[in-house]
Amino acid sequence: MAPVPPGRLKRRAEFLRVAGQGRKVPVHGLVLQALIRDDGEPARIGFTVTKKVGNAVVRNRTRRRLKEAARLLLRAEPIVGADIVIIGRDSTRKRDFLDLQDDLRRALRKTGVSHAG
RNA sequence: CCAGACGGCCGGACGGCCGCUGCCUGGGUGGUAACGCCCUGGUGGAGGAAAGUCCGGGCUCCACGGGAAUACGAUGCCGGCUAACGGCCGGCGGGGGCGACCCCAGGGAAAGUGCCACAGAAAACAAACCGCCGGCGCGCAGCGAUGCCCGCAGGCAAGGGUGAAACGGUGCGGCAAGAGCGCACCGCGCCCCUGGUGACAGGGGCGGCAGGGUAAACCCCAUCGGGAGCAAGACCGAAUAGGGGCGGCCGGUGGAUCGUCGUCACGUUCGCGUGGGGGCGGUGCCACGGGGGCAUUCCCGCCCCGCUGCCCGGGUUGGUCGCGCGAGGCGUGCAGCAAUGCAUGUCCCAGAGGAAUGGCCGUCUCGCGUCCUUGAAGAGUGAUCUUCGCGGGGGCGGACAGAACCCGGCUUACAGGCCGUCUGGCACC
RNA sequence: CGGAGCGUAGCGCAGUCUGGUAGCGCACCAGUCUGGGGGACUGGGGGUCGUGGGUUCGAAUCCCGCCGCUCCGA
Repeated sequence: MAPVPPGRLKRRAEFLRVAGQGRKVPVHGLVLQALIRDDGEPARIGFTVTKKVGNAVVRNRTRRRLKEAARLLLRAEPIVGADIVIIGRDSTRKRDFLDLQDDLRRALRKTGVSHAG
């Protein structure tokens, strides 16, 4: 069975639900919010980069690095039954990419999400 | 060579691995539906400002019979360009710079109103603080000429002083002192001539000077302006709830209402109209009864108020269109000082939607900045110290900034660099 | 996308329309009253008026361009 790619969180209500009911784990390069659904369905992921981080160019670059890190990590180690929100911060842009991936892996482990298979 | 002015342009290059998205081609597949999804191959994929959202348009919807006026807002030397503009080009006038050039909201102050603090006598129909001048009267000094003090009624506005600004400026004459009182030049106003499409410029004549500034104060004049914005707007539209129409079934009482048939009163154009009360019938509008549900029975409590079949429209989540051939880019020629226009050839060149155009790495480039190292230079007898103009090597940095319907401008931000024209200075021939 | 407003002393606000002197409260400093503190009274210091131009004799004020912040509507 091929690994199902994660879906996306898009609506404001979904973000608020994860922020209100999920766990929050800050690490060096990012802040992770996760809500365990425990239903076996594929994970859904959303990204937040606020205006405080910088102008549009900086925000775009921050979000793209987070997207790429999440894509590579979830392709290698897929997770199920969770809604995940990744929040970019000022250090996300300058963090070494391998370290950033490591940050994300550590944060996911702390939230206790379950891997597929 | 140094310093500077103006105009135009670029905004790192190449490659590897893994991805995103539009279109085309071929194959597979999902959903009740509107519509999608997956895979192979090919191909396209941010900017000069995409930014700020300050103007002008296209496009779409709304409003509107035409015109004029008023109000409000914007613009404001002249001519041209443009779809249009508050934009651009070329001129004029004023200001700045040795110069190349740069800057200017630059109509009207003899239509009216307001304001001009402080200072100053006076801040706008003029007036007179100190002052200048002669006359008259009294006094003092002197032999006298005359001078001085005080007072009175006058003449004057040159000088002093205040101010950002004081009712033309400079000079000569003139006068008791003065004054456009007279003259010359400058300024100003009016008229005429010449050149120019025009702003305006040049010349001549007349006037003795009238009219301080402020309109980015109110205002006057001229010109322009309907409003909203792609979340405009159009189409499709599952499920649930709700709305409307038609038909079938059940339905006890009262009220309400509708239809119909008598009756009474009043009015009458004798057709009838208005009002009161009554009989019959219809209606799930209201109340009660009643019915149904909460496993069943009784009591209590709570909830629901027609059931069912077919059809119709509105509309939420959502989906599709609008949405990429255009005031289009590039090249050439012609007209024009130019903005720009015309002709012709050629090209098709981003279309996302929690929002694609990327992530990571390598090589090269850089004449820029910074740091290290080596060399170098200088100081010292020396250990060593100082410096970075020059040579070699290495590390880090390398701007401003991300399309959101499209186009023309404006404004603002920007590392570094390239090209062209021109100005001033120095040196050499 | 459209609209409105704000920026003045460390803080909160006047002054802007109608241009000439920047003021009020709290806070701060000094003195007096008190044995000391608190408190009261008296006196005092402190402001590129967000920023860059322009108009004017003169700008916090009028006009234009930027910067930052807040709010409202779709």
